[in-house]
Amino acid sequence: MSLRHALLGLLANRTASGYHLLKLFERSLANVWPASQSQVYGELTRLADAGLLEVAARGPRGRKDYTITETGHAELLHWLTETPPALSHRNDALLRMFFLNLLTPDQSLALLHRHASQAAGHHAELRRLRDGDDWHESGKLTANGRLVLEYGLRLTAMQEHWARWAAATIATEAASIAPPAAPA
Amino acid sequence: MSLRHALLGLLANRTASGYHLLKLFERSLANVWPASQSQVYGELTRLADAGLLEVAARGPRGRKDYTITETGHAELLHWLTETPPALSHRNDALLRMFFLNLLTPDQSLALLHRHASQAAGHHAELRRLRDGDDWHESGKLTANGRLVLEYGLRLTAMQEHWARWAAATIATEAASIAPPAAPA
DNA sequence: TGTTTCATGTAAGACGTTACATGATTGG
DNA sequence: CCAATCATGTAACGTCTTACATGAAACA
Repeated sequence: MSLRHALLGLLANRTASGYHLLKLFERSLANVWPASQSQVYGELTRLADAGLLEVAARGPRGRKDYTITETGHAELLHWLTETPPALSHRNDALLRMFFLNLLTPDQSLALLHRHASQAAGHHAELRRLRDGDDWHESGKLTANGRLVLEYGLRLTAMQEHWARWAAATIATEAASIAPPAAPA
Repeated sequence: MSLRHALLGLLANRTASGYHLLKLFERSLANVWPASQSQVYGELTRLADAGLLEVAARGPRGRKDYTITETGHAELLHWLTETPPALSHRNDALLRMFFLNLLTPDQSLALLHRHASQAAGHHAELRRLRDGDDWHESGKLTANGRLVLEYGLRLTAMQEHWARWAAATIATEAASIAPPAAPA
């Protein structure tokens, strides 16, 4: 149930409409906790019904500006400090690695190289984000964002290195079993 | 829809019952693609209905031994080689980091230290697994398992280092704003 | 004989994705 | 006036978790 807490967290820093929150999800939370439009609107309604949020104002196009209530803030802090983070690590790319034995060495190497370059691409993207201009939010949230960004940089670097290492490992194994046409 | 492919992959390497597959999930896939009992049995029925699996034999307690069909094998290879891995990276622990500004520096540091030691614990567990005895499966799958295990080792090491770095960063920032009682 | 392990199935509900549907406001 | 953006809501469907339910075989 972390979506609720993501919403509470964003609203603890600023008042916002569902639409605004949606944009925040796309911009800053996309890589950590993505959420779709229907999910955000639905959850906001539920949070308001539960008294964790309130509609503080109404704007132009039926816009609702939500603010966090005291109850909501208490729930948020409880989540942050008292509950252990659930580690749900479903990893599609890694799952495939379990079944590399079903492929030829060539196919395995292709898979790993693709994985490495995807990680490298993602890494470059994050670096652009870090060095880019989009850092005009209010100070403290940006500091946190920087921490998370650094995590992303380290993760993608690790992934690329690992994929290259795994490819080298497989290449060596394959060579020792089926040596090339013209060995030394 | 990766659960289907996880099951197909396991059954491409060996024939197994739902119960056996469940044990394989607990042992080897737990950290990459966890699946519950009801999920496994349900998906097996669906896969058999779709013609990707067959019940090759029946055992003692109503046991069904599944084997992969040619169609299933084709689907598995297609997934492995043709479809791009979906990167769904919902990360509860990291989500919390976005909201550290809502906590006192002390609370933030506590959170990060907990995160670091959890990562360290997980790392140690994986190392025990690597150096332990449980490697008596048929050769090739173990080779893949080793690759994945190495990924886990690198990931958990990265997580620990990152958490320590983040804690140091926050501690420095906090000190520069509110210096200790007895400064130099 | 009784407990553990093997073995499968179903049902309710939470969570997530995709698509459909509608309309107001702004800006060119 | 037309397009893009702002703004919200709902419906269908798929996936995942938790819990309930049942019984056979092994083993001590």
